[in-house]
Formats: sequence, C-alpha cells, structure tokens
Amino acid sequence: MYEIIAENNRAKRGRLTTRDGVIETPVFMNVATQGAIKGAVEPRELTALGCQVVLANTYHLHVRPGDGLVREMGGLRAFIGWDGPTLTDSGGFQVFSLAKLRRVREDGVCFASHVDGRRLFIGPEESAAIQANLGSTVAMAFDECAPYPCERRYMEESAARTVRWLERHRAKAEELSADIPPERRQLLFGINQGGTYADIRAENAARIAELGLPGYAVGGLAVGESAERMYEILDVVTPILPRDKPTYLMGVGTPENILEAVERGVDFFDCVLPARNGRHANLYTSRGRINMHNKRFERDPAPIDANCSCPVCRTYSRAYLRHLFKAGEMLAMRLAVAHNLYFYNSLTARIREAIEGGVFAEFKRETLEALRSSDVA
RNA sequence: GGGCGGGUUCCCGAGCGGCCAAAGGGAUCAGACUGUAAAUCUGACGUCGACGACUUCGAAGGUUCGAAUCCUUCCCCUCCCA
Repeated sequence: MYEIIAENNRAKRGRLTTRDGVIETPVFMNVATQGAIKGAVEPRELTALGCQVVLANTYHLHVRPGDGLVREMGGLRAFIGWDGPTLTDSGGFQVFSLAKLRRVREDGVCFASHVDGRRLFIGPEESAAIQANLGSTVAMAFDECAPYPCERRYMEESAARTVRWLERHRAKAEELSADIPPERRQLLFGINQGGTYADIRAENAARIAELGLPGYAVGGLAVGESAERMYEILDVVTPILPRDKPTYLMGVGTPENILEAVERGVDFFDCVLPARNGRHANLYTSRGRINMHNKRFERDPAPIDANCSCPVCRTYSRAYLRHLFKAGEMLAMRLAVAHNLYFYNSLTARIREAIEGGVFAEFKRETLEALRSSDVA
C-alpha cells in the first residue's frame, strides 16, 4: 500500500508498505543483479549503508543458478540473506544490453545465453513464472528496452507490443498467485516505453495507467539520449501515470538525474553507477566525483568525503584507498562500493527529509551547486 | 685466463640494413561508465614552438645513399671451461 506523506510541488515523499517491509521513498535500490552487489559488499552490510531495497535480475538468475533452485533455497531473500524488500527486473533490459544475442518476437524474446550460448526463451509468462519463483517483493513487467536512437515506426511497434506483454504478464501473475492471499502477493509494476517520442510515451502511459497496477516504471531512458531529453520525457509521462502509485525511473542515474527526477514526481530509482564507478575507483562526494587513481590523492590523509559519515569515511584515508586501488587489492573495491552505495542511499534519505521539511527546491539547488563545485581537494 | 650468449625508450621484452621514435606486456598519467556479458574499456606515455622537426637502442670509431640492426676496439652482465 502506497501513501504520500508529503509533497513539494510535484516531488513526492511516499511510503510503500509491502509484505517484506516498508519502503520510504524516494528510494535508491541497490543493484545486485546476480544476487550479489558487485564489489563484494555483503547483503548483511547493506542496512548499515542505508539500503532499503535490493534489486536482482530475472534473466541472470534464471540462467544461473536457475530460478527453481532459488525457490528451493527459500526464495531470493533467504537465498542471499537479505531481510528487506527486493525487486526483480524482468529481463527486459537484457533485450537491450544483450541485443546481439537475442531475437524479439510477438510472443517474447529468444536469447542465446551469454554464459554458454544455449537457447532460451523469455516472454511475459516466462518472466512472471521466474519472478514468482524468485519470490521478489516487486516484480517488473517483461518489456523491451528499445535502443537510442530508435526509428519511430519501430518504437511504435515495440511500445505497443510491450503493452500486450504487460497484459499477458499480469494475467500470468494472477494465475500463479491465485492461492496466495492478496496481501502476500508479489507486486507487479508496469513499464512505460516510447523512447524519446513524447506522443508515443504519452499514449503508452495512458494505456498502462488504466490497468490499475500497484506501481509504474518509466523504462528505456538513460540509454544514450541527453539528460535534458530524459527530463522532457519525464515531464510528459509522470503527470499521466497515477500519482497515487509509486513511480520508478529504471536504471537512473547520476545524483543530478535523481534530483531532477524527484522534482518531477519519481520515487524509485536504481542504477549500477555507484557500484561500477566504485569498482573503477570513482568515488562520489558531496562536491563531485573523484578518481582515486589520481596522483593528487597520493598523500591525502583526509577521508573520501569530509561530509560523509559512512563506515569507510569514518576510518580510512584517501591515501590508503588510492594505495589499495594502485595495488589492485580487492579491499579497494569493497570499500569504494560501500562508500558509493552509502552516498546514494544517504542522498535519497536527505531528499526525503527535505521534502518532509518542505524545502526540496532549496535542497536540490544547494546540492547541485555543491556537486558541481568540484572543490574536493 | 679461454669460450658462448647478451647489453633496446621507467621495467620486462620484440626487432637484426630502409616500411623504427622502435611490436607486445607491465608500471605510470588521464578519461569513460546510467533497469551490470563491465574488478571493464579508451587515450597518453623520448623531446619540442608536435599532420613536421629534433635527440635515442652500453661507449667510441668505421662501412653504407641509409645502421638499433654490419665491422673494429673498449666497458659492463650471464653462463660454461680452467
């Protein structure tokens, strides 16, 4: 059940109560595609890093170790040792990221496994069944994340097909959960598509909004178009999607993107950036991103971010982090990813506070200004 | 003392008469990364007033139109024999 606790213009401060726990929004979900945060941060450490929701992937867990196995092990949460809510992406993103290994058809998508090349088919029914086995708190509808740029005709077809898939996905999910009491059922979020075509987006959003789903996502953004274009699309779409349901901007984004999207009414986010950038020695600070490989940190005794109170910043210096990266120590990534996740989780926590306090606009302006200051030395 | 092999740009290591400022690694210095086929990828890496010029391949001479590559001497190093 989703309730709006506070609003600043279009920005929402919400709360989604699920069978697996409460999610305070805006929220940043921490990405654990294969049931693990890349960079070796343990699931049990995530709470201390401010994480509320762990995101995993349908395609990847289906390929390995197999969703049947996860079910046998008690479901995703028991399997990975995470108590809180989870969300599984449907495999729709792999239609985009594994474009060379798949073929899209009306009934679904044929993949050649990226692991061993074996053929596998995922359509809305398969995705629903896999996610039911995984037992995630929130399941995402199986969609096609179309590339950018994308021809208008293809985008029209693709978005329309994704709507048909959504209807099938919902029917299959209902069938699979027939025996489960309503309050124990997995939530299904529909996904808006349409690329950068405002009219396709708008029509698509109106269509899926009618379905009365417990949440809606905006997909297919941040795939190459400019940030400005992305904001324009959000301006078109978020007013059409039901405001009394959570809105999830998939795969986004930078701290700046998140602030801009919250302002436009988005309350769920996820992104690989904090983990990937962490592994690549790029650390977030309140005054912009820094590259820990840089020579200027060689003898820097300061923490990554003087304004950060994460476990890493409370203990270790930039000089030590830089040394760990230079030496290729695994600990470098672990610490860097932990810090970056904390940064993102804490950013959304501060956004929630700001909206509650009615000062989101000022908070956004000041935060953006600081992020752009690059005054990190 | 005799013999073999060898000394290449920060390191390792190709090259063995022109296509060589010199392969390939590493190190170093930068950069990218947005529902993760990513602990990955890209660029720079002798000097300079740089689509060109200049100085390099242990040292010094020499052969040649032209040498890191051939010859001579010298200086180091490895290994083998005394």
